[in-house]
Amino acid sequence: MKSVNLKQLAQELSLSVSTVSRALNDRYDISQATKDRVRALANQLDYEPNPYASSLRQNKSKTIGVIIPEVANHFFSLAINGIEEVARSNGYHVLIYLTHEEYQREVSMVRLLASGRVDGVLVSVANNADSDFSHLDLLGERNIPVVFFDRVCEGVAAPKVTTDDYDSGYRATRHLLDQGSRVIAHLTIAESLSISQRRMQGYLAALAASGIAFDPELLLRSQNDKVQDVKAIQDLLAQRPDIDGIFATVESMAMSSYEACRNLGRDIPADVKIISFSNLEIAALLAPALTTITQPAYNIGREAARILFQSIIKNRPLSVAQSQELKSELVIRASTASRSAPG
Amino acid sequence: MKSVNLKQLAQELSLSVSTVSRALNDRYDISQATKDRVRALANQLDYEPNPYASSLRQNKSKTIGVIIPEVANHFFSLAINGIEEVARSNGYHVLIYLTHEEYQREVSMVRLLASGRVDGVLVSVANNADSDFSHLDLLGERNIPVVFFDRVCEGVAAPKVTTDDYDSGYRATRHLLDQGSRVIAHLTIAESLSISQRRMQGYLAALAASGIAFDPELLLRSQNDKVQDVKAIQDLLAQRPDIDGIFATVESMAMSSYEACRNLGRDIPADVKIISFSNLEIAALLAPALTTITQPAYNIGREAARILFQSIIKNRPLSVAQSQELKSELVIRASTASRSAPG
DNA sequence: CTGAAAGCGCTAACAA
DNA sequence: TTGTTAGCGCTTTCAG
Repeated sequence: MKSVNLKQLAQELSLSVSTVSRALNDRYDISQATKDRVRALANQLDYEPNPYASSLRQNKSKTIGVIIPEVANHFFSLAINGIEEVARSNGYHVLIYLTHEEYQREVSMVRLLASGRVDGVLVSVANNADSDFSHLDLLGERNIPVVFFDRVCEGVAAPKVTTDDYDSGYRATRHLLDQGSRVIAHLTIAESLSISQRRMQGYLAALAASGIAFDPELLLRSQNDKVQDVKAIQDLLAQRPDIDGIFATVESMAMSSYEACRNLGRDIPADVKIISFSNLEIAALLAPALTTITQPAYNIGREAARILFQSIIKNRPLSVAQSQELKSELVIRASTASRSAPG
Repeated sequence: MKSVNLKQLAQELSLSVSTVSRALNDRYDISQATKDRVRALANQLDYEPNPYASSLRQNKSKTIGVIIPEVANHFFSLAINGIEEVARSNGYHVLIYLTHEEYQREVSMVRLLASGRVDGVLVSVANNADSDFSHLDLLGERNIPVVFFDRVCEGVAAPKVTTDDYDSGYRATRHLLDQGSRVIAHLTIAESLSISQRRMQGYLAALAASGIAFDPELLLRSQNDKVQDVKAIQDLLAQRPDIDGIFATVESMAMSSYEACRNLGRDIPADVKIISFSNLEIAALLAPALTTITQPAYNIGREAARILFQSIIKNRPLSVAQSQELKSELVIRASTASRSAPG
């Protein structure tokens, strides 16, 4: 059974197509009686308007696109929750695209979305982007509003929803120092990402404030591969047995650090204290419980979507000035305990 | 700058719209010279075809819909990974809908998709569905192929991708018994879900095989709320201090059990052994490491999507016979250790 | 090999 | 208050 269309409804009711259309859209110029008749039949026949016909006609899709590196990561899945919630309450649909941190995929996904398929785009960029973000300009040229969240692109003139990454980096490092760490490794993803840079600047500032010189040997970048990361961290810890603190700017590196420490027989927190950016709900159930900088992931998604919809609904261009910075939370647990480990 | 359309390309090239269309679609009846000319200009102007115009004309959307309870759950996010991968490689787009376990949302989402917005749907049903799945029949009536995964609906004639839930339930319970548990609580989500039923039947069969009578007091259903679940589990453990094993059919209940045990000062595994269905990567890093039944979540998503695309691409109806059952893996860790806890 | 023309289902002027 | 008509951008007969 093919689905019903307006023409069939019109025929059945001996009305014109446009009357039926307007009745269903609850326009003021249609009598209540007609509206009732039309809606009754539409319900009875399970009429659903063809969304592509309306999109074509009205030149809007009631759809937004979300481009993220991956979904199997608590930060992004919480953010999607927030995004989906806002989209749904606005009657919008959500197309999802996963770059798997591959720049080329990001480029082609953006191109796909520049076709009018979506009315707006939310992006958190891939970590090995070439720092060439010209693909994102295409959306601007086509007047498709874009909002960045978390992994933003400084070079593009669009609102950005981020967290207080510099402060968080500072506080995380400060916390390790307060707990007695002196040689603190910094584990990160692509240094090209502005959030990585800010977290690192916070780290550097906290070190400087304590009169500790920065040692570039203590820097380690994720390879986007669990096994390699564990190996790299082990190598680092073996080469530099004086390391007594680890600041991971991404959750996966903290988990890899746990494994590396276990493999090497290093005790957390006695030998090495660990703090990490993380949205793991069960950080408290780890052995030992992980001290985290927790980003308000759900709210980040929600705010980014809200800003986007302000533009979509009021048809107003977005400006960088609408950017928001939310606060992350430092949650202290056993992995950074100074003496005996509680919890 | 508005985006370019076929007409503008045609004008610029002094060709007809249809020629340009056919050139871009690489049809055999267009000369290579023309194709080259057309493609050069299209590239230069960043031409992207309006997807809604093609969808309307061809009556296909190059889009699939995915309806799941939530995304902040490792099982579902891995499944989405698999789905997205298959969709992308087929040139398809993925619309995502989260029910948050609410039946009414599921109903309205299915209705939305019955409009021709998608060429196929993948569903994992909400846990508090009324066992009334008539909303899903609408898709069948509209000839929109559906494949269920994991949380399937037995009543609907569509392929289903599941795991060996009965066996897994049996093995999980058997494992607890082997490790010395005798009074095993069974924590689950909605009993109306067929996967819950199968897991439970496995549990019952394993008990029976050991000559242990089933005690309905040991059954606990999740309230979809962390705080309430922890409370309920604590109450259960307090009321039945003889409980020495917990079989959680969902990850969240295992995490709640960890908290409940910690709150009550019960040692895992000395006092209570815990096993759970779970896709947590870091199960091994918990305190104690969690013994799991791990479902091949990525493959479930991939297989479900593959089956769906078989139907979409060949335009062939799906049959229940295309259902697949994949195997889950029992990963033994410290939470079910019989004496002193390793790892 | 290319062009003209119809039409997918819907909405929005404009008429009546 | 309702009907007529044109057209969104594309694909696809059918002619040439």
